Amino acid sequence: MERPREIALLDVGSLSRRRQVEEVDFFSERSSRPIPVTKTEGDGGRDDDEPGGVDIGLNLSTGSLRVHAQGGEGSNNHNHTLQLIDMKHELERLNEDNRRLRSTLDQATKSYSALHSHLLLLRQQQAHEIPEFSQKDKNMSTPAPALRFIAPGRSSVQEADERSRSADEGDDLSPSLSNKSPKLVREKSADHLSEVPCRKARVSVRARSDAQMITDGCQWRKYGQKMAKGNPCPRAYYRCTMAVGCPVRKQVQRCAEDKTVLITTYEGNHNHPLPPAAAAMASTTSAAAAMILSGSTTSRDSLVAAAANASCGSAFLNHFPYASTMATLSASAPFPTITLDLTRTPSPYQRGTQRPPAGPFPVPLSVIYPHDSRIPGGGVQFVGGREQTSSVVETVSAAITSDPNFTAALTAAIASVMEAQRSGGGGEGAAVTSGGHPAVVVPGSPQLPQSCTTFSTN
DNA sequence: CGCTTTTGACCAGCGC
DNA sequence: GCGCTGGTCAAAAGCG
Repeated sequence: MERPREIALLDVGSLSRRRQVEEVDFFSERSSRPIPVTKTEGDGGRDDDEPGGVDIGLNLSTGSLRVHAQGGEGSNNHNHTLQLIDMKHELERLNEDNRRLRSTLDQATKSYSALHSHLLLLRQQQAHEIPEFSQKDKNMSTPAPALRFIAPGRSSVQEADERSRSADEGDDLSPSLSNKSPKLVREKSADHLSEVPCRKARVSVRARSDAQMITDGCQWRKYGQKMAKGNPCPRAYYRCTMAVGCPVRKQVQRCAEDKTVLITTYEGNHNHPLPPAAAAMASTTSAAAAMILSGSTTSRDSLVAAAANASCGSAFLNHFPYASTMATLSASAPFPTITLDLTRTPSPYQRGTQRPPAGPFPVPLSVIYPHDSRIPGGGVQFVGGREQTSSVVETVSAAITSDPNFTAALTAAIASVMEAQRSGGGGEGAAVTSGGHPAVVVPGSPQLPQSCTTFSTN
């Protein structure tokens, strides 16, 4: 059976269990048979003959153990004693390794808890602040739905609440305007734009994909296609068709430098309920746009300063150790654009001695301010803060649940982090499934069941 | 037949 | 004012 494109997701809890199993194997068997590194408790059902079917890359230093465990009948007591001592040392080393992993897990869990509670707090605050918003601000401030992927236990009351809220927010756009002619709609939106310069933000997602466009859970209708300057690939324009008068649009274009990279740019907020995957992506664009716009109400400099401050003051940037200087600056775009780059397989920590800090996702995140040479790095700033972290988590959640191509990109990134963490402790070996995809170890956070989950990529 | 996609035309913004 | 470019419209064509 060919299963070439599967990515195994394991949690650290089962990882620890696996290590315990290995230790038991070692003491109980005492045979010359190599210790089954890739055999996993709960691995039943997988008929993998190929090595590393679910290998998460936790290669233990078992070679020496095998040698010592091969004591034949002719071994004397002295050798046995030496072997036992060596084994004891090895066991201590493994236990230390285990403790380190547990500590990492604890750190990740704490980080998750803090983020989740902060998100809930923010949602509460937003719920109170919504009536105070002006009409135009309201248009850009969709409250972020709960992390559906992360918090599967959320109540239906919450969900209904969110739906009614998101429907209410579209009131100023859809029912009133949808009865008018398209021309009027256009004029109205144009007026709106001219009235509030720089009040429109975009969220761009870069991901490797062979598909024509990424599946983000929404229904889109193509309404135009243009050749953009400096790019041989045409740019396609889509609008959301899940509800009449939904203002959300997106542009899809392949990267000129790397045609495997698909650049999807979202604009606007949905005025209708969304399926979970789409809601996650939509809330990301809303949150990102709101973040940018809230900063731009004063000045770009202050936003940049705030962003830089947030980056330094929190562990956020530590969570994004591969934040790159990537920026395809759109010189003609009058809007600030926040870019999520899911295409980059991080390199600085991957093979080096430097270990990346523990964190949820290594997604480079940047905000692009066109026409602003005052900003170092060509107008690119990395944005930090827990709010943004939750947005990224939502984006990644959406990607995982909706588009397998996203999964591949994300998988590579997460796998490298885990590999780097392991290599920091002396471990070595890539975690690659039979299909050549890296296996991803997701910290045993509350969002995932303590079991092995497999996502398929196409 | 209704919906979607294609594609040329149109419009607005911007720089020269 | 003119040309360039990005964005959108809308008629025609395609499709199930």
